[in-house]
Amino acid sequence: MVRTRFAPSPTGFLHIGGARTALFSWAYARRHAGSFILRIEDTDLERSTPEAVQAILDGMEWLGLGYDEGPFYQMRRMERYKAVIQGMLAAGTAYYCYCSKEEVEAMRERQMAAGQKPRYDGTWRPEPDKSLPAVPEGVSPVIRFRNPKDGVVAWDDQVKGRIAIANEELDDLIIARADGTPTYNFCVVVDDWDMKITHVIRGDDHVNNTPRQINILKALGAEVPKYAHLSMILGDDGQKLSKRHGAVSVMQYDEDGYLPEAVLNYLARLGWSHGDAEIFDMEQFCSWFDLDHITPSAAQFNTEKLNWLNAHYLKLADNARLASEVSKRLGLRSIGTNGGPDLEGVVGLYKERASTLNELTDAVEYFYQQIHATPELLEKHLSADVIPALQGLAEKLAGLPWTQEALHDAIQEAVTANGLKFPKIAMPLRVMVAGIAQTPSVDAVLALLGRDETLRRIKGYLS
RNA sequence: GUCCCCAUCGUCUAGAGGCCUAGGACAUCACCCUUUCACGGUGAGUACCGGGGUUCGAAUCCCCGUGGGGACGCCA
Repeated sequence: MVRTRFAPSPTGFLHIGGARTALFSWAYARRHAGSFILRIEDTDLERSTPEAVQAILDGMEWLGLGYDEGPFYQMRRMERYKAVIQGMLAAGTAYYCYCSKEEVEAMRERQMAAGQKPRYDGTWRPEPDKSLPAVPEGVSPVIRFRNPKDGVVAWDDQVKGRIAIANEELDDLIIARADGTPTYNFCVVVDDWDMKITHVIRGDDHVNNTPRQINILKALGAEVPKYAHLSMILGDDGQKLSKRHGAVSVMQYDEDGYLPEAVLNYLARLGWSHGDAEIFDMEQFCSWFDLDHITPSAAQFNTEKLNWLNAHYLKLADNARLASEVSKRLGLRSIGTNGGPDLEGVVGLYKERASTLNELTDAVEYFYQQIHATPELLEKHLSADVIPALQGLAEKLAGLPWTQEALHDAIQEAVTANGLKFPKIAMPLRVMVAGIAQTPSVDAVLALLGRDETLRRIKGYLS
């Protein structure tokens, strides 16, 4: 039974990297009919907030990544962690260390200066023939894990291949702070163990934690899960994403007019591939997803490609859904659609021409709030020589059955009767009605705009 | 500084020793379609970081270099 987890720390929103990690973990569980677990790693009291928890939940929901178990909160599992630590103390796989923060820091600096990897020197580590220093007064000790001194820790990373690290390189990490609260590396181990996680799929930044976690797992007699470390996602500019630079909430994509299925499809292809497949839905993705085809190298985010996918899914989306999204966005601009042209028809006409919902909203705005043409446009298209023909056409429109076909015929007639080319009539019409020179077929636009509003706008220019 | 990881078109990637004169996609450019602008269609250019091995044969395996990234917390 495959069991995967997504374990964010609630110190901010769900960003694109986290979303992909969640997506891959989710897909892997689904692919193998296993369970996907959500666990909130909130042991950092300083930085964790309930707002961030909510933001993560919102992000997952928007993407449609449902979890089978959880959310579990580490803060509610304190008793369990403490019990495990007591057991380790008793078993001799953990010990008290009375070094102060300052001492440890000084130690680090000394080692760095000497060109060594900074690590705890083992002052308080119990050894068979070693006598420990006298316990200082009034110091609350931290608890350290007694890491093996020799040998190597190795695992077959499902993405990066075999990774081996000498125990020599690892020091005795702190598993409980002076105030008694357990630290990250320890909580993760206990949770993955208790929750029977079989596959840990997580960010690349955890590679260095893995050997430590494996050692603790072994000390606990727990089974070691498989690990898959995903490389980072770089920003559009090739730079690392950070709070200060480029990292945005997945909800920002919602705001920017992206469809969740487009974001999901995009993310799925960022660092993973299935031959030449580019466009696929989540059902398809889950049936294909495997760890073997994850790229070990970092990937640069490419908004252009996301836009392309989004445009694709916009074309597929049904009009009612798009209408509701666009209506919401128009509302934000204080533009109402009640009593105006049929919004579903309007978005239907425009959805092949936009790559985001916001673009779609921009494009469609003039149906509900007139946009006036610039003098330059009028000069270019509404020349004196076509005005009589347009006036004649306007009169005809007043008594016409209001269908696209009838409109088309009427325009064609005006074109023929005046010995003109089609655009000579269509362009000024377009400009008067839409305020811009690019729209879909002008007869379709008029049909949706309606007779009254069309004539009102035209007359505003012709009189 | 020490340890770890990574390296194919501008970007995402295919590629598990011969199928590679390196494939697909986004982007770019050209042409076609056309009622303007898009959409769509067709086509073009563009890449195996460098050097050594191994092998009959290397984008694929090994070593070294170079470049990039990550980690070295009583953060997660």
